[in-house]
Amino acid sequence: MLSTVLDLRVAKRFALVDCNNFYVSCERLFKPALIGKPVVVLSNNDGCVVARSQEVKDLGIKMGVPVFRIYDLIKRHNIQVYSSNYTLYGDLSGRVMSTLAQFAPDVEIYSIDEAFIDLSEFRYRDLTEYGSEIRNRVMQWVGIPVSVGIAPTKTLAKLANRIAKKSGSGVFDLSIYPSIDEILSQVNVGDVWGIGSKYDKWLRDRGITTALNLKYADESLIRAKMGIVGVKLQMELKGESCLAMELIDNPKQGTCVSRSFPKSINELSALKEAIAFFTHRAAEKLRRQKQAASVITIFARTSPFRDNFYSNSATAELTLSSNYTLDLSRVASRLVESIYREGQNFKKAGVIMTGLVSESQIQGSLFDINFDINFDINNDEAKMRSRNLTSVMDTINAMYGRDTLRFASTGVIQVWKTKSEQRSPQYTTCWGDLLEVS
DNA sequence: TCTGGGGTCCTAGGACCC
DNA sequence: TCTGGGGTCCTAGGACCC
Repeated sequence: MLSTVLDLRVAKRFALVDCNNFYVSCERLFKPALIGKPVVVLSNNDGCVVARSQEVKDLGIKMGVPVFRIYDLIKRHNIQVYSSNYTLYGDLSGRVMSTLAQFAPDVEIYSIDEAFIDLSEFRYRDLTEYGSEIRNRVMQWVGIPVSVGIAPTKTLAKLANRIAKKSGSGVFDLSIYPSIDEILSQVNVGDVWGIGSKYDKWLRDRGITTALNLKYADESLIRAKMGIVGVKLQMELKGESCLAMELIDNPKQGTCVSRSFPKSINELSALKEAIAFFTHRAAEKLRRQKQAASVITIFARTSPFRDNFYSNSATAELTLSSNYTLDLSRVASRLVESIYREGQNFKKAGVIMTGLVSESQIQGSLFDINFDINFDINNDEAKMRSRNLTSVMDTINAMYGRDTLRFASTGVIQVWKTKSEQRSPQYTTCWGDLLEVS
């Protein structure tokens, strides 16, 4: 019994499976001519680089650089440029994840291109070999290259994955490596999972420059600055697992829809249209997640890269939680005037829905209408109509494509609409974009 | 000229209550 | 008016992630 308890405590094994250059790999899958060529994928709005092929990384182009700064490099090296195509990436991600699910019962989908797998029960096997099997099968079934890092904690599995990416085999098991400290001494502290730019600077200023330094740094110092998160991080580096697998698909705490505008907006009417559109999208998301919101926040700001930065937000609470576009827009549009300032060049805006509840828990739902003592026929009929209209719109939009039907308040000219000039077709999810084989 | 979007968690401090 | 400790809840802000 005691040994079982000890086993549970010490003998964890986590694998972190990470897709290599995921968005680029997705583009290459349907355009093999891109293999071996330098490729980048841009953010929404075609603003920044969010994915790079190895060839591009080798050119020294950093993650997140604004594309206008590398125009000359793009030309000189004939870099292939793509707008991001999240529909395609989301679909391929799903295929990767369901392939992983065949290797262990517990898979935590951490992001669109990463998953943790609990391999503790396989710890007496050769996990390097098991990792290779995972890698090969994902490649064979989905066509996406992945790397596998294995270690006794999630934080170390992240590091193991970085090493796996650099190694030829694409798999690295840190738990059998003779000297973990030797590896940690070669990792910059800022490359540790959980250390961002602010903590990186703070730690460096105190002589803590490597993962090894952090592992053995004074706990009270770390706790004072980083709180419990920092202490757990140190323990994870020491091989003691503090971050468990998160398997339950937790309902979202909030849902946000925001965009930067290709050209700044200064008219109230345009800002209203943009907010109406974001609210429309957010309501769609909520309905898809089977959730409803009770609090709406809207925000707008000017460019943080210009002088006289202006940013404002406003929040309102709904009397009843809702996920219907009309209910939510009414509240959102009322808020716009309170954050608008004449003469400001708004560069970004958005809506945030919080206070989310499950759709089934909405109080005073449709079914209560008949039992409501204060039954107000006009009001409730209007609500009914709004609800019926929404579900008809959802159905039609699902059949004929997004925004076939939308509310006029979301704008006709849509000056705020984002750019996406180099988007690849939706090969896997749209009949019209299916690849033809001749 | 041109700089992403969508999330999470933790903490400190204030409001409020008994 | 002065005088208290202790608890909860909420919010804003700061950090992080991909």
